[in-house]
Amino acid sequence: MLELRLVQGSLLKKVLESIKDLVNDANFDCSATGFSLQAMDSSHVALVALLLRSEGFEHYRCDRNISMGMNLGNMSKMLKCAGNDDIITIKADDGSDTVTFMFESPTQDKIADFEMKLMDIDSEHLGIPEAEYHAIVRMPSTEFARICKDLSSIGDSVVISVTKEGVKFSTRGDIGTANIVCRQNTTVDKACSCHIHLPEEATVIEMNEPVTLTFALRYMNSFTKATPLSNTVTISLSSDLPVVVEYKIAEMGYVRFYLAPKIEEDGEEEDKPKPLTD
Amino acid sequence: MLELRLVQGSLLKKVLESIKDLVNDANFDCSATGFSLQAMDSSHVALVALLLRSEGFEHYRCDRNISMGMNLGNMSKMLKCAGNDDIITIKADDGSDTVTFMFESPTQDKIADFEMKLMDIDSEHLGIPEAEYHAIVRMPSTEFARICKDLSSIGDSVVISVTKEGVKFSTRGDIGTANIVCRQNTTVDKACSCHIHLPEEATVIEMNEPVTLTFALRYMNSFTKATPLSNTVTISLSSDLPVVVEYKIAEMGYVRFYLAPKIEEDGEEEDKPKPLTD
DNA sequence: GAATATGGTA
DNA sequence: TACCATATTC
Repeated sequence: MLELRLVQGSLLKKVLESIKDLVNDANFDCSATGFSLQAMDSSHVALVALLLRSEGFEHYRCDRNISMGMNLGNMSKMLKCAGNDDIITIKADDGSDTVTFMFESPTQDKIADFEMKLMDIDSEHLGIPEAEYHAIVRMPSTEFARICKDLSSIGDSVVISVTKEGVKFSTRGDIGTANIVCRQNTTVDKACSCHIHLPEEATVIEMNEPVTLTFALRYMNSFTKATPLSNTVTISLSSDLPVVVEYKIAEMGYVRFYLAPKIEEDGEEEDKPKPLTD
Repeated sequence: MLELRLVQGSLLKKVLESIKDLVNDANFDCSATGFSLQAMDSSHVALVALLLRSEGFEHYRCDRNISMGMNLGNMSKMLKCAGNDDIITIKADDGSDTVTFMFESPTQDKIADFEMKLMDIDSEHLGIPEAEYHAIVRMPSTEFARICKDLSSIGDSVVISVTKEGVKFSTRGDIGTANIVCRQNTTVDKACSCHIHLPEEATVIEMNEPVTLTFALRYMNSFTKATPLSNTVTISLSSDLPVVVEYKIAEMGYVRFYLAPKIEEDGEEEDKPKPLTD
């Protein structure tokens, strides 16, 4: 028996909007710890990891560990039927091949239940080691989204370079080149007093050593679908490690996207990024 | 000679937006009583009835009963040229094969007249008997629209069940099933005082006996195009009678949509709904 | 935050 | 042509 009651249902709606374009089908894993998902994107280049900790739910009952295979497109269709203020409850009976989403309007005047068929999905659950990163950039999520969108109108790849001074996003395409530098914000104090820059709106860099890596903008732009989940995004970079783009979900967990860097080809267009798994 | 002056011209614009998708050509009937229309949709499954009473016009002159055949698409094109605050006057000379729409801007700075050719349309004017309905549901029109839209992302038909407790909208499709229950709002008093539920925002059910009927969502979604006309919608149901979905037009009349229920096929997909006329 | 208006897509 | 998604306004 599984019953997870999430008061801020819009979170789940946003989570699905953020990952459904990347992943078609995935197993949601439910345990006493929380509700989580790990899945490769359809082209096996990027990886999504979601965690919603049990503490974030108003009510969390999960009698035994269970893995529920869902088509994220269909799940998203159903969640779109929930109002943004609705309380969402996820229910599944033991051994059932369906999951039920229940939506309660804030006033309780409208109660909806949507039942969806589960699927069998075989997924390799990768253990993702906690790595030490050369550099971690935290910046406003909307700003990162804007940068990825802007750059992708010029080129296909983004070169991200981090130094103590700031982070530089560069691209190159047929029509020209572009470089966007976000300076580490050193004026947080002043910012607060003039009510323009809240700390969340600053770019903050934690750096052990400078790092420069190249990524496919196509995936970066997919990741930024998670922007509504958090005001800030964290980008963790190390040479030869997949980048981690993380959106924290308030009080509950995170959505993390992993993407392998492009190998610097001095030659030309090799459009296939390196898969995360060989 | 016909001359109807409607101060709130946006009403006529909205009326046309609400019916032009359903009906291509129709006769507008003009008499001392008012300006009305009755027409089957192009597939002869649904029926639209419009009434704008003469009292609702600032000036209403209709010397003799007249029936004017119009292409609603073209009429809508012309009405789109009226500003939302414009005063609209409909004019026709006796024996003329054209109608003129005159638009006056609130400031009288801009006066437009659009002349449209009339058409000959033979239409059977059905007498619609005033029936006693098993159940009449009144609910916020936006909520009804939302429900029809949500359900149509899951299935093609909606089963509407009314009991004293509330009204249930259900559907079933390839990806699963959905049930949305709107409880009759019994707490209108409390609601008013806490400023959340205005009476208009409550679901109210008048029921003589429980009723369960099935309808094609495609038509229901067409009907909800009339949502901008009224904050509330009234759904009148009886077994084996067409449902009536009514949007009242303030001070003037209504737009009503009639749709025959689907016959419960225990077998499979019979996509053709029963026509209202045989 | 909600509703509406507009533009793009299917 | 109709629907959806976004952008803008209240």
